[in-house]
Amino acid sequence: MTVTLADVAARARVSPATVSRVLNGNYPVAASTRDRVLRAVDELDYVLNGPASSLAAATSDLVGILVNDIADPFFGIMAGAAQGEIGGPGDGSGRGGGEKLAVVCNTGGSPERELTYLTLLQRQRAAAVVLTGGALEDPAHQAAMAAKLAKLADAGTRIVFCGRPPLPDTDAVVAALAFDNRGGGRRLTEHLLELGHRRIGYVAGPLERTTTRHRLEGHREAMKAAGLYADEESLTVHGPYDRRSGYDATLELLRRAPEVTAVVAANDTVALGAGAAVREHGLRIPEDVSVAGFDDLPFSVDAVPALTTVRLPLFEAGARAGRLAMGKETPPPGGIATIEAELMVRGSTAPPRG
Amino acid sequence: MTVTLADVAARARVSPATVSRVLNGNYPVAASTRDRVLRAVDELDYVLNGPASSLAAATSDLVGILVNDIADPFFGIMAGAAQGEIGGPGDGSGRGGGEKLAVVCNTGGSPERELTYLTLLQRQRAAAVVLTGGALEDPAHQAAMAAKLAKLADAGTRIVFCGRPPLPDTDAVVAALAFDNRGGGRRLTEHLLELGHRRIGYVAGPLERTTTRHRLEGHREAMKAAGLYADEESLTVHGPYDRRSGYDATLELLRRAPEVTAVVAANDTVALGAGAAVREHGLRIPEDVSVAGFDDLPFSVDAVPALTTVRLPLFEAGARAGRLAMGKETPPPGGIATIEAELMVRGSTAPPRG
DNA sequence: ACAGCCGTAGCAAGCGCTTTCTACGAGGTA
DNA sequence: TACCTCGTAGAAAGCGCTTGCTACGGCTGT
Repeated sequence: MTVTLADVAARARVSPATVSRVLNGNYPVAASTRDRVLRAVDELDYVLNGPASSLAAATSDLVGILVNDIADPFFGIMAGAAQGEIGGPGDGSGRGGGEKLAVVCNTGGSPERELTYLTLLQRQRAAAVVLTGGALEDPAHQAAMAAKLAKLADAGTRIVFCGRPPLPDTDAVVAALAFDNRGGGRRLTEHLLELGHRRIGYVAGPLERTTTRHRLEGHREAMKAAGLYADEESLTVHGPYDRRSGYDATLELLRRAPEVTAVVAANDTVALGAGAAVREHGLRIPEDVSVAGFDDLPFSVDAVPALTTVRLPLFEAGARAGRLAMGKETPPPGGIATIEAELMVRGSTAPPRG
Repeated sequence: MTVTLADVAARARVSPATVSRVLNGNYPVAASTRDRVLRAVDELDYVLNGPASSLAAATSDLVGILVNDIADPFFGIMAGAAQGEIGGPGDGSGRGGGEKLAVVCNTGGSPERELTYLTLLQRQRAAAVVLTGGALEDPAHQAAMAAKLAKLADAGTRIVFCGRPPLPDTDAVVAALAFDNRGGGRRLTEHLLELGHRRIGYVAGPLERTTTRHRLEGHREAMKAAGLYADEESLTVHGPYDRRSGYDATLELLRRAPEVTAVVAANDTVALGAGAAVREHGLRIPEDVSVAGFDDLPFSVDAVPALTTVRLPLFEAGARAGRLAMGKETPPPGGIATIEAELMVRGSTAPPRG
């Protein structure tokens, strides 16, 4: 049937132990012996039995990357960057060193699925887990997550957050890279205020998500600082982080408050839908209404007009998370790093009419 | 340390064998016994040891989904849909039935990484593998892939292609869902020809990819049918499937052949870059130059003007691939199904000037 | 020249689960 | 009443690998 370690050992005329040591390279083996083993491996086309290996060694080379929405480039970029750092030495090398299996798991934003995936990864004795994107703020879920992560960490799994605020009271997490969503949101709204806008609509993300809350808080901080704290509620509409939601919410917003001169969207994808709604309403961007997004996804610069947004270094953050997960980089002091967000002013924002 | 099956067995006052059978639900166990076991599992917070289980059972619940570029929604949508069908029953259910670990692996379009991932999945004795997107046409790589897939299939792994043409001489693949890229490409160009365009630039994808070739062949079929077979080469520029490449290639194209009245892009992302280049060149879309894409990604309808493109049912195809991988759906006759592409005419194409 | 080392390789005991085969009591049947 | 069958549970043999420990030459040091 399938080729086993013993078969390779027989062919190379050594013991199984020696073959194992050659393959793992964690024990001195004479060069001539090594060659003989390697040749046998090639000739027999041997592939290590992962489960057996993981069982005996009590560790596996699986690394899980959890994302909220795999169809969203926001997550795809981070996941791809992380995977690049984890999946073996560069490319091609093949046999040899730290060939980890970096895999991404799509929770679809569902807390149950998030926990399910963590359990599944725990089953597999994953070497590390990277959690990307904002967290749900439901206390029950947070407690369940903390417990699950503690158990994972206990079993030796390295846990890294990427674009997610640190969990309180947990040292299970090796490192947390948090985006400065609040600061970015504040600067974006400040930019709009400087242009002269006073009535600013906000198409927010789903409730109970840290990302949503932080961006919104940044916006309100800026508004408050400008003495514009009234009407906050009526100019905010919540919805999922997708194009459709941006469209619907903006239509609703324009109906409810026709006097708005600017619309800030929860992210670039939402901003795209918002822009469509604005135009469909017979208004021009940015002459009649300014539109702004968040994230600076690749398509945002090609929107017409180009989207003013807040740039998040997604690739860099993902890569760093990958390195942290692999233990290739020392964690930031306190295990927490804040990643700056940069305002990108482009054509979709301009001073209001009049 | 960690809780084992034996611990649960002791607590439930049964043998390990019984606990295993309760957990797998593949053997009659008295209801009262089952309850006792389940309670013990809960109380001890037991999590099955995946490697041990896979080793003993000679199968695992890992399902791999290979994608060329995880940051591209084209793949994200398919992968997400497939993962949705594979990752357990709906959501939440938790304990019990077919909880598979559906994971996506990002090859970045590199043939080496593609093979590496397959080896890694083979190591893990994956239950199934879904390969998405076009294949590389390099004969050496194709042979290597065929050999690897045969070995995987031999070991009991179900293999499904999604958006990839079937491999010749291989029955390792359970089912191949191929997009009708050629037909879609042909209809798109026919649409342009009907509008009156005669000089049509083509910003193609990377060479040696089936997707690239098929779309281009469809385009040329249409051109040829209209008696426009000259200049094919000079009006075609190749590049990667990304925004930047579309931008650069289009600039090059406009320089080389200023008389073109339409630009067809390899896909929507490339079309976005192409559109930017056209505008930067001082030309209007669609008045001066028509622009068209392929795939109909979510953002395409929000482009300004809305992008004429070819719709591929990515979500449906991904979901179907997931079901086929799980054996929840019977493969199409011959293991091959062609998935239709639908022309979506929108604002970015119009008759040429004059 | 002999003890002690170092460099290599083998032995064998698991790792935690699955599964075949066996065991045993309770009903059903003759 | 004796025999079978059915339903349920346990015993135990691995699954293929890793690794602590032991073994065995050839060198070095005195």
